Amino acid sequence: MELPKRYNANESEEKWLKYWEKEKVYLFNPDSKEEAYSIDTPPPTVSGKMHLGHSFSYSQQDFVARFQRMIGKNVFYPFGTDDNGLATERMIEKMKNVKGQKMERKDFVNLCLKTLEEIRPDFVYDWKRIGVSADYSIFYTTINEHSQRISQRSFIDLYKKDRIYRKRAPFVWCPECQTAIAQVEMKDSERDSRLVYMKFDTDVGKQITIATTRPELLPACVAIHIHPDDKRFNKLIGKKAKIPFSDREVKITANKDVDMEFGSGIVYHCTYGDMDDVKWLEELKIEPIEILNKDGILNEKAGKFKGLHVKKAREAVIKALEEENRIEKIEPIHHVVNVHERCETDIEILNTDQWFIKYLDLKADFIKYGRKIKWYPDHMRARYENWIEGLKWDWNISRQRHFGVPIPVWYCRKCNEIIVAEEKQLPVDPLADKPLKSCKCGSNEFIGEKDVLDTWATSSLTPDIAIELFKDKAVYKKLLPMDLRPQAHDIITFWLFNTVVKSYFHHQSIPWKSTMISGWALDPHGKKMSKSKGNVVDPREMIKKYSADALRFWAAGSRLGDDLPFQEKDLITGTKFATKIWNASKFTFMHLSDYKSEKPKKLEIIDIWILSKLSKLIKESTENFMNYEYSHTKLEADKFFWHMFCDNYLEIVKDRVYNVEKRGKNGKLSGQYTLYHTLLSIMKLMAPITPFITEELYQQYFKKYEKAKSIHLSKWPSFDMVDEEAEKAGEFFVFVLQQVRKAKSEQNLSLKKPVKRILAKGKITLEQFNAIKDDLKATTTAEEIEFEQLPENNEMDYEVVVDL
RNA sequence: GGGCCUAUGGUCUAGUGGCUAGGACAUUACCCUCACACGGUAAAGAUCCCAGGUUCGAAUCCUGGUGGGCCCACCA
Repeated sequence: MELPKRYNANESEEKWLKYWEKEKVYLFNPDSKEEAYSIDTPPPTVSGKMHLGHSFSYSQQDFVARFQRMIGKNVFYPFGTDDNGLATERMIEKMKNVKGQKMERKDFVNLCLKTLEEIRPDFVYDWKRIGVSADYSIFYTTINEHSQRISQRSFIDLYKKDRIYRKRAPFVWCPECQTAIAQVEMKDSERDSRLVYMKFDTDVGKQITIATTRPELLPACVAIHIHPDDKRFNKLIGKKAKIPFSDREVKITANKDVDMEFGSGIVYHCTYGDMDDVKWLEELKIEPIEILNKDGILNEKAGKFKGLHVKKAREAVIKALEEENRIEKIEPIHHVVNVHERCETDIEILNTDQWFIKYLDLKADFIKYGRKIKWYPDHMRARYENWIEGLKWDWNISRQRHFGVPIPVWYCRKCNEIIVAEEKQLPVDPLADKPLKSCKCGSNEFIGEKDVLDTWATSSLTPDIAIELFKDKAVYKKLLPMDLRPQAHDIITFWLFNTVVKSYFHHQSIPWKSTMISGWALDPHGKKMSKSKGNVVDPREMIKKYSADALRFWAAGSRLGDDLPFQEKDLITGTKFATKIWNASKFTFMHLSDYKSEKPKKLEIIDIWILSKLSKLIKESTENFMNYEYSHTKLEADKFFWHMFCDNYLEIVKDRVYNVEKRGKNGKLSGQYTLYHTLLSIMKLMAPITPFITEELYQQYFKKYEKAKSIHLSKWPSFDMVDEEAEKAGEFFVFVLQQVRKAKSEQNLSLKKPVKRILAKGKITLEQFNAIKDDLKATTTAEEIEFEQLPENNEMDYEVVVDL
């Protein structure tokens, strides 16, 4: 058989994608007797297309999935899409040019669901295209009925366990999206702003100056803080200050949190400028003065500034202060403010009704659970613990949005009692459905809860969501805890942590035995890729240009957990690998055309040499893969293939396979046996990394002899033929060969040019030398080779003289 | 400010106590050698971030510093 001259990656990759799908190569078998290996696949968010970071970390988890499959595990590798929440709402609003707030919830939700159906196949295809070997028939979306049912059931369970409560509390609020957001949904944004020095009157007559970037919160001022050690002002502690444009007086209090260096050294305490203000209110038991509405407009408590939006109010307050001569100065300031990451709007802190999961009392347990999980790499656990130790707030799970899993409760119209949905009626939409029973007070009139659940409240249940698709099967009970959670390091603090929390409450168990944490793909200068910086790379273009294998080959180049700067030229390495293995296979298959899988009576020593090296490589690669160190496997297998196999072994074996009449049948057969097993083993070692080219070559030749219908269902290689003596002979061989090549290169001669005479000295026996002599003569194109055995105590291992 | 990680030829990296510090990309020279010129052979290129320390011996371990990354906190 002969391979085409060139490998067409695009054509080939598309072909095998179809084949894998048609042949159900990655199908999980729930009835299998084999040990299962379950993966809690991260569901990517449909609101954004696959970016390079995705292809990086999903490739890395796929290496592991493919390896586990090849060592015989029944791999449970589901695929889901995360498509509820604010991000999706914004995408749909943009796509369809609508405003969710202005529509009936039902209509907007239906529009979202319908649109998602349209875009989902294309979206998922990107993951298939990079070769993610998930079983796409084990599919969920975080908004489908199945997920909603599980998410609402989780809510009910926690409610019954007294872990959920509803409370009016100050919380981070986005006035643009008009919803509470979590701390993790905020990001920093740099702003040029003004630091306004305002003069307040005090009851001791003299004025004090307060510096602020938020003068518009003046009507919400509830106290003035001074550091007790601040000699300039501490005499004023206990006195009162008058709020301009009002009759109110506030206390001047001592507060050690005040930074004496900042501004004037005096802080005005508002409702609520930041989380410190919230803390101080609680500590000092001061009543808040809430001047902001949910849309960021000042209300009647703001007095004459009522009806203005914060930005306008800021100008108005400054102007009014100027008119009363209350501005000492205004300094430009460049500072960092918190904005909502989705819309870049400055966040506010508002007092609203929210649902919380109470868990601050369980920090120690969560840390304990974290230590039961095996972390790869281990140091990532520190981030998890660091986060837990710093937790200050319970988990706010309610969002004032439309498109999410509804919070399954109603309020009795008469007695205000909270009625929670029953499990058998899930999923439920309290705005459309009714409770199954009447209220204790006898009333049958209810108000449905409008809020929906935070998207993390659902995605923290991915193990349950995936596994419950097999609820009726015997395997169901064996899948928890799952074997692996693969994900990137940026979401340890929420997705990973939240999943542990849910598993703790619902199963009293860790969700998975291990977690592998991927790093990030960075831009060529080691910076984070982001749309705003304009340094994002589209993986689809890279695949088109270089192939998915090349992208994966690159992704395998970083150690697990390490970030990797992306340089387009690095993808060339992967395409070169494909070309090389294509050509090496072409040669090998050509010489295996008359090979019938028989084993020779006696293997040539050089063949034993490479098979011994191969045995060691396989052993190491297996161990590395067991520890999720795929990058070592890739590195070592690639090096072995290129340098050991191609540069040296193929050159050595040529004489025997080309010239049977001269070298004898056994010599050829020994070579064929070695070629077959070495190349097949290399293919298999690389199959998890570059699944397409290895499948192509497996199908072209090896499939005829190996039983598996795909290389990805074939057995992981095993070879146990370590022979140190043969390795010594092989190393001697390679050294002589290198010396001859060097000599020719220095004389600018072709490698084909015959060599008159070689004198080779080494620490091998004459018998060993004689066993490699014919191969050595042919490979070096020497007319004559003399050998001299060096004593063991000789300083040099080898000495070679080449006469050209 | 706190936590974690990281620093190796121009670039990306391998290497956790002893090797002439390995490889890839890029560079230079030569070679159309019967799998491959999308190739081969060879060459050049690294005071292993800096300063101390431990050790017979440090790229590797410890301390401090500097640079980079991520997460968290702060940002009146």
